[in-house]
Amino acid sequence: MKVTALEEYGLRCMLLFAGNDNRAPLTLPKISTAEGLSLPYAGKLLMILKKAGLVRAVRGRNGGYSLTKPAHEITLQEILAALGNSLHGSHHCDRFSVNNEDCIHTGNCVIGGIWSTFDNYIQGMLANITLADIALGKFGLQNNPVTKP
Amino acid sequence: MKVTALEEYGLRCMLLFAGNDNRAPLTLPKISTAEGLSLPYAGKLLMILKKAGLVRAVRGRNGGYSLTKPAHEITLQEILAALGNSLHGSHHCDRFSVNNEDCIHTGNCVIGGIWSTFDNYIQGMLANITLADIALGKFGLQNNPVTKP
DNA sequence: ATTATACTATACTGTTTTGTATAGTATTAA
DNA sequence: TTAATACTATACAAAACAGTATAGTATAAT
Repeated sequence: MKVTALEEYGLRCMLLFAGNDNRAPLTLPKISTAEGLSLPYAGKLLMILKKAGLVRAVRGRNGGYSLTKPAHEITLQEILAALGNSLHGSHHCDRFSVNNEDCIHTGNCVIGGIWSTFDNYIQGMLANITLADIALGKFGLQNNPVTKP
Repeated sequence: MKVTALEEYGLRCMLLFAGNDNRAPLTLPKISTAEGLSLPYAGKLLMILKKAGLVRAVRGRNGGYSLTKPAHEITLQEILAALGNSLHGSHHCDRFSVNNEDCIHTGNCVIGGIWSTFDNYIQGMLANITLADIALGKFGLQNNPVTKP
């Protein structure tokens, strides 16, 4: 299981905004130096976040990027969904068919069940953590709630 | 967030064993046709599982692979740990330093906190699901146990 | 109007991941 | 002992991902 680069750096950029609430928009040069990213790469990230509706861009002098809603209304789920695919989606069987047209496990696939359960579990957690929570370090977890029916 | 190919196909192979408890060892040709994998690729997967101690190999005629312990004693956590890295480990900061020597967020990195919490959360879930559970579809989850201290 | 500043788009390169090809080595039934 | 069967190892090719380079377009202060 891997965190992709877009998810990592995209989340870092979002956190930059969380610490910048209600101030002047952040420019691409500022973002790129703050996060150690090249300017075009920062541009690519912010473009993704913009297309997802998490960020708004103002062009020209005195322009820059800012959040479209307050940090405490943005969930980690929204952010990660914008930056990459979920662990188990409709594309899953296409990815893992080893160059065949169809996955070999048509019909009752037990693998799909476990990933899907796993993914729901994770999404539930992500939906309950906001960008503001992360910026303030205000999140935690209880013990393993796995049940065996 | 992505499931890697090794994780997906490796888990599929392990499930093949779970449905084969106490019978003759599974040969590489059988595994490769059952899962639609090329023979050398199946070999690579089983080699990884063998090095992790999850599977034992017997060479020569009548040989093949079998589990080193019963399916109900093997957790999903062990299996995925053998097949890939965890979501947040010691290598995390190295991966995301954008070709610089050090990550730009030295010291109090709030990103590390969220991934680490997230990873612990996931590991806890994985440790409570066994290969036998998966094979029988016997697993589930409760509602989101996120706390905000 | 001009110019500096800022966002936008596309093409390109290197690295990692995926998966294959090929050539071995070991064991056992006959 | 021979041959069939099975595991093991290394090198290679293709695709996806990560990150850079370059060339624009838009806005507003002067």
